[in-house]
Amino acid sequence: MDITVNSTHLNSCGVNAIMISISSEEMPMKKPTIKIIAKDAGVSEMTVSRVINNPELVSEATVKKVLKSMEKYNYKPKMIAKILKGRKSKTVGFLISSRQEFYISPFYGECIRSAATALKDFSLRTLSFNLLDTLSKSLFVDYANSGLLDGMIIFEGTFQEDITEVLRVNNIPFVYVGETFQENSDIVSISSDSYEGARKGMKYLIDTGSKNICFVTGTGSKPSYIHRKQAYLDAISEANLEYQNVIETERSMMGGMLAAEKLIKQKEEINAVFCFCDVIAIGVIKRLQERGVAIPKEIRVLGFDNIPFAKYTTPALTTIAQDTEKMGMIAANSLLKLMFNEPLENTNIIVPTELIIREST
Amino acid sequence: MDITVNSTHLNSCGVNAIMISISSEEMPMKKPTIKIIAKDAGVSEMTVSRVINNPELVSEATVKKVLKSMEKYNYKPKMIAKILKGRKSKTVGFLISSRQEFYISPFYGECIRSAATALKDFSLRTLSFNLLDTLSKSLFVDYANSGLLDGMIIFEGTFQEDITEVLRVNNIPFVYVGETFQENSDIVSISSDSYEGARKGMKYLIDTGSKNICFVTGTGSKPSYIHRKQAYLDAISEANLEYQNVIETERSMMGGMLAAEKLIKQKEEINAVFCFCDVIAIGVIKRLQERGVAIPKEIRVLGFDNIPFAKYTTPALTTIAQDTEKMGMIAANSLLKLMFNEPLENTNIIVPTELIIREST
DNA sequence: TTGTAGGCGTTATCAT
DNA sequence: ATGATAACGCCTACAA
Repeated sequence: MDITVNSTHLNSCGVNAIMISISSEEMPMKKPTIKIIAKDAGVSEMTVSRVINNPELVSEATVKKVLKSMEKYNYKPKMIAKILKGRKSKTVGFLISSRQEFYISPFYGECIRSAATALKDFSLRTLSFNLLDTLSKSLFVDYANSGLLDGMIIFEGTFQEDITEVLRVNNIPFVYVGETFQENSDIVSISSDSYEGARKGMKYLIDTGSKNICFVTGTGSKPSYIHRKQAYLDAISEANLEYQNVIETERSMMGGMLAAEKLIKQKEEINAVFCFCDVIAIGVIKRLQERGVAIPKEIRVLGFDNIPFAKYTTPALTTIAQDTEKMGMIAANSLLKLMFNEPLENTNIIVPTELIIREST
Repeated sequence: MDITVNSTHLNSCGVNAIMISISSEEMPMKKPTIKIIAKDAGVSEMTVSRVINNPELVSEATVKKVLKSMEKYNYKPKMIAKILKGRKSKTVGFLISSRQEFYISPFYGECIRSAATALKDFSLRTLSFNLLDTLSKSLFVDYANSGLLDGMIIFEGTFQEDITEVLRVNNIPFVYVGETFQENSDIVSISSDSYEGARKGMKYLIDTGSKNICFVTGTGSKPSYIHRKQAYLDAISEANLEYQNVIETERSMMGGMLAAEKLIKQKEEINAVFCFCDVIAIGVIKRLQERGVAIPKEIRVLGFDNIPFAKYTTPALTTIAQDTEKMGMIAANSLLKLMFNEPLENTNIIVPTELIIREST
């Protein structure tokens, strides 16, 4: 236990007024600041700051001394003080919206992971905000306004004007993943080639003998919905098929179950079901099977996405794979260019898809 | 467009040197600070601050005036400046670790959601850090050291001494979800009753006729592994069964596939497989089916967790459900007590499980 | 190579 | 009811 005696001034009686402050290990040690370290190492705060940020400007002996003090106090600089002073946070945020059945759609999981990996090479850290939680949005806004975010990757389903406004006001570059913005070329977007992918899937179904094909899609009017539906319609028209049937449902496994109820009523005439996404397809298959429909013997089912679970359904799901890993990487690299003011050749990047034939067709 | 003319000084020729600064709407407006608002509203910065934080201390007229200026400039206070000054962030962090096949284990998704919902009632916002990303850990540490985190919920699989140390140093209360810490009662933990759950599952298998039961578990020595395995062994021993077989594998669908390879070699003698978790069970079922084993006719499969997918496998998975929603709620409420210095009756909370019988057994 | 002064944007404290 | 001042912890700019 140390006792520090601070002699102050003589009082009127000529007696020393003494202040005693006691510091011991039992006392909860206050978090060390740069000031403490500076004092302990016998240098100025600036020198400590230099040791942290530009050690090459400081003599070796001093560096060693300061490092020792930092170690001793287990000193960690406060990031927010740096940021308040105008430094970068070296952080990229992800905006996602979790669906009911998953905290994060299994589809975007891979995309997020590959983007984070690419960003890591530039020492950029990543953070996810879930926009389905209203308060999380307020957190995102606070962070953006505070300089805690150097860049943003916005995932499909989370585009909102007020959000891009916040980003613009704060000069935070962002890219959008999952849908295309052909009309709006200021926005950099990375998306799959929905139309071509869906055409590929439909061609396969038709070429292998299916004539009466249903399309089960989500509700809404995003480009991916429009493009896949158009591909479905075009394929039918070009093949001169007569049957055509679009069913809208919630984009979830449960939504697929519900859609399947409608399909069952006309199961005799249907050969195949093309689903907007694997998650819907999984629900469709399940309910169809529950109602005694053999997949693919009686009805073939085709998905879209190739989520990790797709190969574990029974029968394993035939699907049109989005190259989520590639999309994540491209998203990260595009964002990096934006952040470092490098030119971007293309603001509207379309990634090809691949038909993966498994057992459900 | 405004033009401001600053007359400065007369030069040697007696001619006015003039500086013209142009400000227009096209110029990117600097982000407003409290100082700007104060000036615009004709009050002190403190008054603006009061309007934001304690409007009841300010006269109605002034409030109105200040609000108008804030609106006019679209002013948003910088959170980090408040925090530097010692204010709370009103944020709770989640520590998770994503598995290969899902960005977030589907099991914890529900838990996270219900915790976030409970926290919302106290205006606490939530944020997730993925510890499988090494840089995300550094971000977490920075945030913790900066006062950006008022509390933490640590999910199973992410317990690390250095992390709890960071939290302790910064006086950030935390609770742990997913594993129990019976030996260490300083740590508040919420977990399922693994032993009882596994016993329930084993009893069901045995009561319904299975004699030769395998246990497929993950690698590691966490309490849940130990408890479920012990339950398996105890059940077998108490029922005087002879067959006993524990297979360790990676805790993933792929791990389940691999384990199934070993099971196939002895498929004639096995009646049932009890899996540590649904994710493994899904892989086991898939590979067994691929090898022509009928589930549950030849081999019955029992999972643990009841993840959202469990009811969508074919056959639908019989499993021991963890009440993730309840766990999330309890975790949130326990953390709230810690944060508000309220007494906590129990530091080691065990949540009961429920056997859900579907088709795989 | 090192140190001093001042400020980032906010609020606590004290004064009016 | 409102304002002046200092401080939170760090870094930029300049000076020595």
